[in-house]
Amino acid sequence: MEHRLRAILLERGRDWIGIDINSDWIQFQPTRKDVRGDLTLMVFPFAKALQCPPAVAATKLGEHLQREIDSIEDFEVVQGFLNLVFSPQYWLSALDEVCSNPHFGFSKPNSKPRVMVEYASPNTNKPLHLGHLRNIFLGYSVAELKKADGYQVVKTQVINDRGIHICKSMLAWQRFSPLQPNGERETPLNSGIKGDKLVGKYYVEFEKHLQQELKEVISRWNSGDFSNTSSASLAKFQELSGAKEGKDEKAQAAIDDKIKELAKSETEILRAAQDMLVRWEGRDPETYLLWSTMNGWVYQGFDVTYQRMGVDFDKLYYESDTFLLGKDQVMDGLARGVFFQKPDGSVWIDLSEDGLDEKLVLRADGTAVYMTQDIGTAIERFKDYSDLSGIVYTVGNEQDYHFKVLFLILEKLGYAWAKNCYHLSYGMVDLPTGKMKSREGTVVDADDLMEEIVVAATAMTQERGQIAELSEEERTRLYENIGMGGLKYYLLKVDPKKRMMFNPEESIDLNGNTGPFIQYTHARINSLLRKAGEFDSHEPLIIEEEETRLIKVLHVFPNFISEASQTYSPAVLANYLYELTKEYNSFYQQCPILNESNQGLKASRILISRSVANVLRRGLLILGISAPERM
RNA sequence: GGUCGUGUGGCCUAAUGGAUAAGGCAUCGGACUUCGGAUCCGAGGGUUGCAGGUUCGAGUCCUGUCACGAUCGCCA
Repeated sequence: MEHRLRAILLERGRDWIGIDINSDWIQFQPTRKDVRGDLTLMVFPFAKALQCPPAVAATKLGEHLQREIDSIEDFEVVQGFLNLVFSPQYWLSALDEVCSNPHFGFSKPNSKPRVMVEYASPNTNKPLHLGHLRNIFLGYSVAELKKADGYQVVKTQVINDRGIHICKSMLAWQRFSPLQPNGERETPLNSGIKGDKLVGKYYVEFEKHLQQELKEVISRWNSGDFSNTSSASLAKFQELSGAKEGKDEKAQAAIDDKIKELAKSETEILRAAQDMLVRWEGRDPETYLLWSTMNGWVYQGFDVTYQRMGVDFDKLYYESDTFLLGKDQVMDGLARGVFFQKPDGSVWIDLSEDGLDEKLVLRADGTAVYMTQDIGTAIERFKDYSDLSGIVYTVGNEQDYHFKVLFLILEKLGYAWAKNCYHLSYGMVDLPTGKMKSREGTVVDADDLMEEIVVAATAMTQERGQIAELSEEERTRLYENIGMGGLKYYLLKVDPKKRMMFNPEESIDLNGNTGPFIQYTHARINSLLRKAGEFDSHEPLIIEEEETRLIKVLHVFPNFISEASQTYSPAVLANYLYELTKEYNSFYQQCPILNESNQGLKASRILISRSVANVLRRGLLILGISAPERM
């Protein structure tokens, strides 16, 4: 309708008001609920151009539009706003459009280019936590949004499976895991511990031992014992402790931290881990076997978590495969003058013209840094998928700078697709008790949280749900759907880029703006539709004001899908679904549906109910939330 | 210090530069002998951090300022 109005205004403008209409002037918005009308045209720009009061311009435009377009039944002018009133016929045809198309709101599948969505970049020595949940639900949902919007989507995950941190877990496991009578060490199988948790446990174990040894080294140094200390460290220590003289407490503490860093390099356990990394990079068979075995445990653990989360991936990338990529690109870029080399051999890019600093892209010893790898991986992906048009990276906002630089570098290397790469940056999830810190044990574990929330949903559903007809298995699935629905909705309803507070009590709450609230409404409509059976009226449909209000909300579903997709924001969709739910509940409360005696009205109310249920179900699915038929 | 992000009732969240800033939680008061009360209706609660500017019109854009956070590694 807006398109049509716009076209007519542009075409007939000169005839109607004497001057050509600039398309920028034409701004529509839905009419406020408290005034009469369906669509509002802002007339301030017209009034300005015509040098007349807004109301005069509005009246003139309104009269012409009403004469020209049948669907416009009436119009009202309030200040600078022209409120157009559409005819019932218009809304009836809108209703028909909504319910006759099972894919209403979605674009034609695969009608748009292929995009890759990366989410979840887990570390193999840390179990997934609350932060990952936001990341993964967000990425999954954006992928689904893009699909609904007609894109072809590849969901991918990068696994950080190499580096010194992995060696720490491996080493600690070798040294500290209890030896079984049969000579085995602790495994997920013989201990019953989930694989990722087991490996994570040894990572923590390593840190404990490291801290212990650190204390010993420092106290030795303080007592003047420098055996087993390199001369470089000794000199540095003497310099640092000398610098403490006469400083205030804060400065002394800062120096103590530096001493701690220094002492780390003198611990046996960290050296052993570093040795192990060297052996791994040299493909030492024993180390490699241990590495792949322990990573295997982690993946099995992750799979369990991902399954419960209800997410999946089309393609996996492992850093152990990709960490060498990118060097060729850097050398190539160096030859082409995109990068420059410092005397020590390290390679940099100068981004000062773009308001950024110089950034290292290759170490002096020729090894890759994070950036090198990301350059290589991006290019590799476009080779893997020849029709790929862009990549969405779901990564926390602490890496805003990194991605800004990455995209800039790719652009300077001459890749046109760089402008289609998007960093889906999201804010940190805080706890009421403060920041999550793994060292202080204040991390909320993903598995624990999901379990807790499903338990809460179970209790609530057993108390209030209508589940008598469900089998035990169906009930279990239902509790899961409600709990996970609540959790996902809670994390997705806020603007991704906003930092958010995770309030455990609130997240379990099922009233107000929550997932279960929407699920409940959906289930209730389904109950209604079951009772309606195959009701089929031959009377013409009738709609009144209450119906029209709902049709209006239903009718804009496509706009929200497209806006949410373009802004990479599931929150936009979540808020729309909530709005629709509230509107329907209000309608439900005040209008009889099955008990309505007027057959035409009854028929339209049933149709509307069915359409609302459909939109809710398909919308929730994009958020990764399933909509139960009963609950 | 530089750069980026965020400041909206007690708490949390919303608002393509448009009308009287919209909801949720919490608080208080109401509504089924009718389709599922995990519902609905109502009340109180705000000069959108602060100060300027642009505009017919600013929570939104610009400048300054304050607060909080992130980032500024040959870590990933």
